[in-house]
Amino acid sequence: MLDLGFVRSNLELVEKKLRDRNADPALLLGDFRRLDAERREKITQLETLKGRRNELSERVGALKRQKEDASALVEEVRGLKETIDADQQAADAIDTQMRALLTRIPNLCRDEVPVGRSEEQNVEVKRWGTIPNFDFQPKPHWELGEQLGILDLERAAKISGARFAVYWGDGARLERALIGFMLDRHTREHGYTEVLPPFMVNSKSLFGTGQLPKFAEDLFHCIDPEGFEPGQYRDNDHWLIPTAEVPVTNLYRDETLDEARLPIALAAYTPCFRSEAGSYGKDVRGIIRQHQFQKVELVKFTRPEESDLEHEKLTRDAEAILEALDLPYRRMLLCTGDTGFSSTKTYDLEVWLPGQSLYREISSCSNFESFQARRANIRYKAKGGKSAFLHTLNGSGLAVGRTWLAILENYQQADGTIRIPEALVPYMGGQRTITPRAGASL
RNA sequence: GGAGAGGUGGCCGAGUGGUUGAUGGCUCCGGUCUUGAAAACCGGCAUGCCCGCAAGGGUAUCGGGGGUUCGAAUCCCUCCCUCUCCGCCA
Repeated sequence: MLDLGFVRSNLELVEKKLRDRNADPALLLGDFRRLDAERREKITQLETLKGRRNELSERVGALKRQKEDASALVEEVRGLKETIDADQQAADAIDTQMRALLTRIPNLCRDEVPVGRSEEQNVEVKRWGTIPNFDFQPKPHWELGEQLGILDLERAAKISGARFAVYWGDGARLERALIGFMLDRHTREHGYTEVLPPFMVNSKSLFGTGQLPKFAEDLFHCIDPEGFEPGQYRDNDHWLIPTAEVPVTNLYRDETLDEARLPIALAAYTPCFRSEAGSYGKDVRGIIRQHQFQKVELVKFTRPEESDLEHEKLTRDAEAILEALDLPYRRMLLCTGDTGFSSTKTYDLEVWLPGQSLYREISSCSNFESFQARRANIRYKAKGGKSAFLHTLNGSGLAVGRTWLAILENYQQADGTIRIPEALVPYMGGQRTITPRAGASL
């Protein structure tokens, strides 16, 4: 959420930045100036009346204490009541309008973010690793996984539906090995503290990180007694998390952190649940796009002046995992049109998938600056200083399911077996190869 | 799920209708004192919004929402959360 005062005094800039994002300022901002003026006028009017009421009530109290007659004053205040009630309603209504307007405005991209309409305009910042050369036709992971008997999409469809996966044997172990490997790297070498949050959150949390109200249809939400009403955020309803970003960032919702504690760096493994509404027909083969996938997420809370540096470091921490696994990747700086709603600047890491001959997103690292902190009311305060909103950042470190399939495709051998990346061998109990599962006629 | 107790400012903790945004203590900040520190003493210390160039003023907030009243932290309704006991259960 942008600050109302900021929008008021930087309206032209906000409009320009929205156009950069392919958003329509007229649609998002409406007649902002008029709404803002009207809101302030209504509030001033209401508060003047309330001041009058408070003043008179105080005098009533004074008279009554002296056992004098106050009925004339009581009558006068009673007369104010109707006007105040009406003004209150009007002020509430217009304030709600303003809040709704502000909560639907996306964050503004930083100036160094390239202006562009779609992912076509994303800029490749760097490329790492050597694309493997195969003396045979490399296969996509869905063929490899099925032949090895470690990936079972058919039974997943039976027990849960499309876009789910069952992992068997070494497939399941590889997923678990990746989770352990990533968490160990981040906690032991990159300075993150591990957290294991709930996999369900309430709507207040989803508002805090920006998924609600705009992206409700992308989420799974549980059947609670009361449904979801945009604009009303409760602390007792339940939604499956689409990413650990939500529970972890909201850990500090409505808190003021001591500046000395910053930056705070947290790493969390969770499954992630996404409805994938609107992606029908997209990525239907394999496990690229699933309703449930596992992810290790990195989240940081920083002072405003250091968020930029921490963003670079966090992105490097994610890259370090790809490098440790020797998976070729490239780093993309997303253009304005492809940058997420809450982000000011996002790097995507894309891993090379030889089975499909393309780079595919495996991590997304964003700096939200104070956008989420303002929505979630997360502040920091220096000793003796004033409290202010801190900056939040996060990135995948990495998407486990996509790392799993990247390993299958990059480490496949002519006979269809999979070599285990060196760094992962200890996590696989010393095992160096994935061979067809014994008795795996599925 | 049943019964009971409770939710007050960074923390502890007073406060059952009238200058209570809220006594007091602690923490923290500034100052006096001191060679320095501690102690002691003095002062300061919530947030949002509105008016204002500013100084400052107003308004709202005592878990959330609603109600009663001229006036609510205090009374009523409702929801949420925490704790204790019982039941059920991984």
